[in-house]
Amino acid sequence: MDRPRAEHGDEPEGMVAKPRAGRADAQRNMDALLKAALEVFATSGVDAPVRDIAARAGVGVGTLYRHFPQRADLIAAVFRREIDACADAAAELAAEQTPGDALAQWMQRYASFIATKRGLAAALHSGDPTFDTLPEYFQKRLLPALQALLHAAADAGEVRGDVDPNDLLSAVGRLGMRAGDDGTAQTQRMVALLVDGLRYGAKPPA
Amino acid sequence: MDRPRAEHGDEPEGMVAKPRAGRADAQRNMDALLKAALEVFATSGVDAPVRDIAARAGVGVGTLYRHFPQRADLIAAVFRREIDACADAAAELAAEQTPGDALAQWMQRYASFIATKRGLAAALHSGDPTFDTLPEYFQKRLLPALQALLHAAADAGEVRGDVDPNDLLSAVGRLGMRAGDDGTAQTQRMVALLVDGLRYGAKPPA
DNA sequence: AGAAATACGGAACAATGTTCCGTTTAGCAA
DNA sequence: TTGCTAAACGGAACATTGTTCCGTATTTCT
Repeated sequence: MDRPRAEHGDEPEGMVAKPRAGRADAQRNMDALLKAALEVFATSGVDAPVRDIAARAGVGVGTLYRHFPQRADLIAAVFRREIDACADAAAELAAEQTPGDALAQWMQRYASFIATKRGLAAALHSGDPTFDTLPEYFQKRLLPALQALLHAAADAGEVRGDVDPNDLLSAVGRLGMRAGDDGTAQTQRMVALLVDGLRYGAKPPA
Repeated sequence: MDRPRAEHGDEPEGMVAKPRAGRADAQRNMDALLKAALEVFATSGVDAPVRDIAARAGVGVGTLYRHFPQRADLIAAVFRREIDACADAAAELAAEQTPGDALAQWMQRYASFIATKRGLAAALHSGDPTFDTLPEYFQKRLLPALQALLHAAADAGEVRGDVDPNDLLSAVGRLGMRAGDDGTAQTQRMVALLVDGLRYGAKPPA
């Protein structure tokens, strides 16, 4: 992986100070590309031609490839941004709801988040090595969030405690991948079924 | 469009209904293509170049396109064959197991069947209209099978009766789509969790 | 066997990801 | 401000892969 991105945050002061921070227009174009990509992906899915994204951002394809050496890098960057947003939502829910409700609601939210990402499934299963780090990122950001919710709910006795958070995260993510037309409603029902699976045996009948 | 249509489903036998072909070599090549495609897909996934499949079958790309006007048609044809096999397995299980076990085992079997289909998820989510008929076919062949199993299990009181077979079929299919390395084991656990969801509330503990 | 229809093979075409390189521009210094 | 240099830019050119076209070969029928 020859990622020429600034790996070092250290700036030796005394010597020749070179503008390693990057140029202003470069930063501007990078933001424009991410924004354009998000819009185009939402409209046409992640299979949208690179040229379309570059055009929408008002730059040439060369510029796009300067910032994202591979088409897949751009896709991954866009998704990472959104994953962060979803992870942050967990803490909010936990503060507002009972443990069980927070868990159930976050699972629904995560599933619906996935559902809006047309082509995410295809990307993940494409076999492209660039996407190999995406599930990892999903896990890194979302697993702690889910783990906290799950643990809290288990402690409250609302769900059982023998479920691996990894499994649950994967399961919800897959259920969220939309298929047909009534995708949303069906996804909700399927996730609800999974939640019932969590509740099964939580409180052993006396 | 000289595709010898054999629309009749009046073939109660398990073997693939062989379309009455005009010419012998055409039939031979068609079989060779399906066989080659199955092998190549298993090796390289459904993204394998068309030329590779044609080469392995020992024919030119023109021949391939004569039989399958679109690349997607070939993929769909290959999958249809396998779906049939999976559907047939339901009846077998029902004859050998208790209703609840038959249901649980078939769900596991279906999930693992999906897991072996590298790129199936990508194909289904590609947005290609040709694949739009695939979920339909999944449903047409597999839904009756699952419905019978589910109904029997519900009647036996082993699972609850308020679950839509469509939802369940979708859910298992998605859980089966492998992601990581330990895919198989994880999938089994996730499906098991779903089964517990089915059991939840089936027999209210006295 | 001869004719006609069918099927075949692969070159040519089109769409799209990626690279290359001459041109432009931001940031710095005198 | 003006000039310089490295960074960034744009888009044409290239590579890969799906698809079409058509001249040629093969099968089937009479």
